[in-house]
Parts: sequence; structure tokens; C-alpha cells
Amino acid sequence: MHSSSSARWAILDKMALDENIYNLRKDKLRQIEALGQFAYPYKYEPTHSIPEILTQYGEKPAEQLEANRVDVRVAGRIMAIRLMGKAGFAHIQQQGQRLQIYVKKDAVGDKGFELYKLLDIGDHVGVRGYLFRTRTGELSVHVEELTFLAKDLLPLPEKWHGLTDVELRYRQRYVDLFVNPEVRDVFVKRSQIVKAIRAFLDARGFIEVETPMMQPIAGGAVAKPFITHHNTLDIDLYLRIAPELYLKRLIVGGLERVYEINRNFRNEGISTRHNPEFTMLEFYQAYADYKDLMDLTEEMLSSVAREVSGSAITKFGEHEIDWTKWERLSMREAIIKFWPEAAGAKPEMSDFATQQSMDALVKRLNAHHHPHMPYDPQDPVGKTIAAMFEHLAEAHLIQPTFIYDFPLAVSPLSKNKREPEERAEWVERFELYVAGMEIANAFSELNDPEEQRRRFEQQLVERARGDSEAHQMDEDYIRALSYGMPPTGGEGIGIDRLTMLMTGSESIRDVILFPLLRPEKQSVPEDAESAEA
RNA sequence: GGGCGCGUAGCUCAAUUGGCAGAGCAACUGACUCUUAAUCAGUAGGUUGAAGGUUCGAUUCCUUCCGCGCUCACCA
Repeated sequence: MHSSSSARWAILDKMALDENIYNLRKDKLRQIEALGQFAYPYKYEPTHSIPEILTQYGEKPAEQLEANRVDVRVAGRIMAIRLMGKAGFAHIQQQGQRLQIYVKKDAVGDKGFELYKLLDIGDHVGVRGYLFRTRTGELSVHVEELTFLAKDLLPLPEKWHGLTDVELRYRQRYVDLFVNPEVRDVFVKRSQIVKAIRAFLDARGFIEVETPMMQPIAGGAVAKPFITHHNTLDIDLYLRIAPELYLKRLIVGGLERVYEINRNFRNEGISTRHNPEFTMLEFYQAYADYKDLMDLTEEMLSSVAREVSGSAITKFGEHEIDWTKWERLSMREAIIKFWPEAAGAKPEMSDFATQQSMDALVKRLNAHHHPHMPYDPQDPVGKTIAAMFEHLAEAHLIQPTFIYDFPLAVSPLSKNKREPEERAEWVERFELYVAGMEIANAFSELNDPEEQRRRFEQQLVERARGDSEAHQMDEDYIRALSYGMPPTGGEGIGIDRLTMLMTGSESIRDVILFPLLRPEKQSVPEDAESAEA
């Protein structure tokens, strides 16, 4: 325990570090070297992985293994170890799966057994030997040669309860991943989901592209951006809140089917459903409208669910989500459907038409229904309708449900409805809700550059009114539209939330490997600090 | 940001009305050549998140702060 090492401990101080254990294990490592092993060897050549051994020999009866001896070399991390005098058992783990090894002094020799006695839970080893079944029938490796591969200098979580401290799990995901197999499973599944989506879109002629993460104007969504700075150009840039406007520029450029799966950054709250950086799929298809996208979405998500879960039904909390049963409701229909009885007669479609009728509707609702929906009479009618929908309906939308036809006031990038009587106030847009969560947002893309300019100008008015999230003017985007964009449908799907639904994870932090946390305090003792200052 | 809850050994948790801070696992020493939560014997491990207050006495009660979780708001 030299004082010079104290800085090294500082950051690990609170995080399950026992300096004594660390030093004891370093000493064991020296003893292992003294036995002729490398402390940090360069490679090991296994003949099988543990999962391979389990699938190939997991069912083989003991007699067969005896009759045709199977020699293997296999490596893994020790997850359990039992020593009994001159023999012992251990379980080694690879890819979340465990295999038992049997180490007998007679079989591995004095030095081999000395090494075995110096091993700790968490160490990496390679073993050469043959497969057999123990008296209880467990497939095991009868070890003839033990090779040390790497030492775990830090103690692992207690073996019954494992790593349960939620903060530690997120901070030390590297431990979480090998200690909790179900955590590993979630991230393997996440990878399969993304892979399945790519395969689905690739098969339909989409090409995958990458567009700027750092943008001079944070557009394509309504959200607060992160700001960063480029030194040489001496300009502020925004981390993108959406790739939308760039992807549509590509549609103008003739890349008729494009998609991007990548990170968005929004400088907003953190919750079980929100991480400041999150992954979105956005895809755009020329010559398609929003109805086409609903069909495509149904097809895509039901096939992804089937591929990844082996079933179109996934469990999420209390709910069973059936990815083959889709509902479609207009936003106004949803408000009517979930209108609370206490608030009197259900609204008529005409109630959504004017400022006065909406005002009356909100007052009737808030007079009888708690909690009150937030309401600013100065807001455009459309904004109030959208707020009412979220207030009344969102939480009820458990099975996959498309909510379509949004107010123009909350949709600066969507195309007006084609029906003449609704053109002025409504747009062709839908959102997909599952388990009360919004997981997709799509529309027939507005491709009239002059209408787009008017929409941006309206957003600037909202901005002046104090809505800091209202969309900024993007002249280059209008210029791009002015070159002519074909009719196009575009959609964004939240990959993190989709993964939550398909893996039964009720927090977004359980599907993001390293969710944003407050930085760890570096707890250096105060007197040590002042002594060195 | 608001509300609720939690913080005790490396880990998971106890501690009676406010009365000597404990257990299991992990660690260390010893025994044990088919164990699997191995077993048996022994040893060590603590500024009870921090500071202050009440009290003869605080892990326990009060205040403030710090950290974390849940939840509401904002949002996808």
C-alpha cells in the first residue's frame, strides 16, 4: 500500500473496490508467473466455444463420451469455483453460457494444481482435456492442462443476489454484462432487431445512408438541441435532433428509398423513456403516402418481432403486445373513444372545428376530469386538440395503434390532407403507439416549397411567442424542395423504445449499453488534496 | 424542477421505545480427489452517505446537504 497508488483508488473508491483484495490478487498473479505462466498471455486457440460444446455434446450420453473420447480446448471466465483438497470443480463462462471443468491433481500435475489453487472467480482460463459426465450427469471437461489467461483483480458481486444495484449496473455495464445473462440477452436481441430492420428495408430497395450529426440548424423535429463549437470555422453547431431534412434532400437528389439508423440528441429530460441520445430509424420512400407507410410498418414490425422473438407476441410488463393486431384511429376518433364519462356527452366531430367550440370542450373536460389538461387559450386550435389527445388517449393505446390525421399546427413538415374540406387545418400524418408509448411518427412529406416557407414562418411566430422548440427557418431545405421533390412518405421509429417493447425492458436504460448518468464523483480525501496542492 | 422512497462490512440485508453495530455470501488460514449456493473449523473486515442539532446516550428523532431509485411535469 504505497501512498503513490492513492490516486488510482480515488475514482474506484465508492465502486466496490477493496484495496486489500486488489493487492492480494496481484500477489497471486506474481505467484502464477512464478509457476511459469504468463501474467498476460497473448492468445489461446480453442477448438470449440462453450456454446458450441453445449449444442454439440449437451445431449450425448456418458457412455458415448467414454467410447469416443472428445478432446477439446476451451476458454472462459471462471464464474464459480469449488476446491476440495486435491481436486476441484469450476464453471467457466463464455457468451453467457457455462461449462463445468474438473481439475484433478493427478491429471494436471503439481504445477497445474498449484495454478488452480491460485485462481479466483472472475479469472480467465483456457483448459485442454476431454469431455465426460459427472456422477450427477453434468457435461464437464476433464482437464489435463490448465492455462492462465487473465486475472480479475477486483471482487465480483455476491453470488446469490449478483449485481442488483441499478446505478452500479449502468455504470459498470462491463460487469453487468457477464454477471447477468439476461442483460446480455437484451443487447444481443437489440442487435438482431436492428439487423432484421436492415434486412427488411434492404430487401425493398432502400439504401442506408449517413447524414450530418453536427448541423448548423437543428431541424426536422421539435426539441431543444445540444450546442457545440467548431474551432477552425469558429461556428456553433447543433447535435442533430433528427436527420429528417437531410434525408429528404437525398430524395430530391434521386435516392428514392433511403434510411438511416443512427443517434439523435435532444437536450431534454431523462426518464425511463428518455435518454438524451437515442437511436432512430428514419426512412423515406418516394411515390408513397402515409397510408402506404402504415402498411409497411405493420409488415416490418410484425416480421421483426417474429424473427427476433420467434413469436409475434411480446411481453411488456402486464401486457402482451400482439404485433399482428393493428388498430387505426384518427386523432379525433381517439379523443371521442377515450372521452371520460364523467365529462358528459362525447364530443362531436364539429367540436374540433373552431377556437370557440374547442375552448368549450376543454372547459367541460377540465370541470369534470382530473388531472386537468394543460391549456393555453392563446394556442392554435390544433395544438389544443393534440394536447387533448395526449391527455386522454395516449396511455390507453396498448396494442399497436396508428393515430392518424394530425392538426397542421403541430406538424410543420407534413403535407395537408388531400380532402378539400380538411386541407386547411389537417395533415396526413400518423404516430404509432404501443404500450402507451409513441414509437413511430410518419407523414406524407410536404413537398411544396412555398407552403413549406409559410410553415417555417408560422413556426417563427410561435418561437417569438416564446416556444423555444418551434422549428427554425431552413433556407437551403426550401431551396432543395424548390428543385422538386417527388411525392414521398417518411417515417421515424425509435429503436430504443422498440427494443424495450420487444425485450420486455421497462426502462430505456436497460436497452442502452451506457445510458447517460451524472459523472461519478472522484472522491479524493480532502487532506490528501490539500497536501498535494 | 415538484412529490415519494432509499443510503449500515466488498455484495445482499438485519439491529426491539433512543441503550455494547450483527448475519449470510465474498476474502484470508487450515482439512477434504465427483462438487455445483460444496462442506467443516478458524481469522479478519465498519467515520452506519456528509455536516449540524436534540439527548446521559443517535444506525434510530430533527435540520441541511450529497448520491441514487420511483413518479409527475417536459419530451420521443
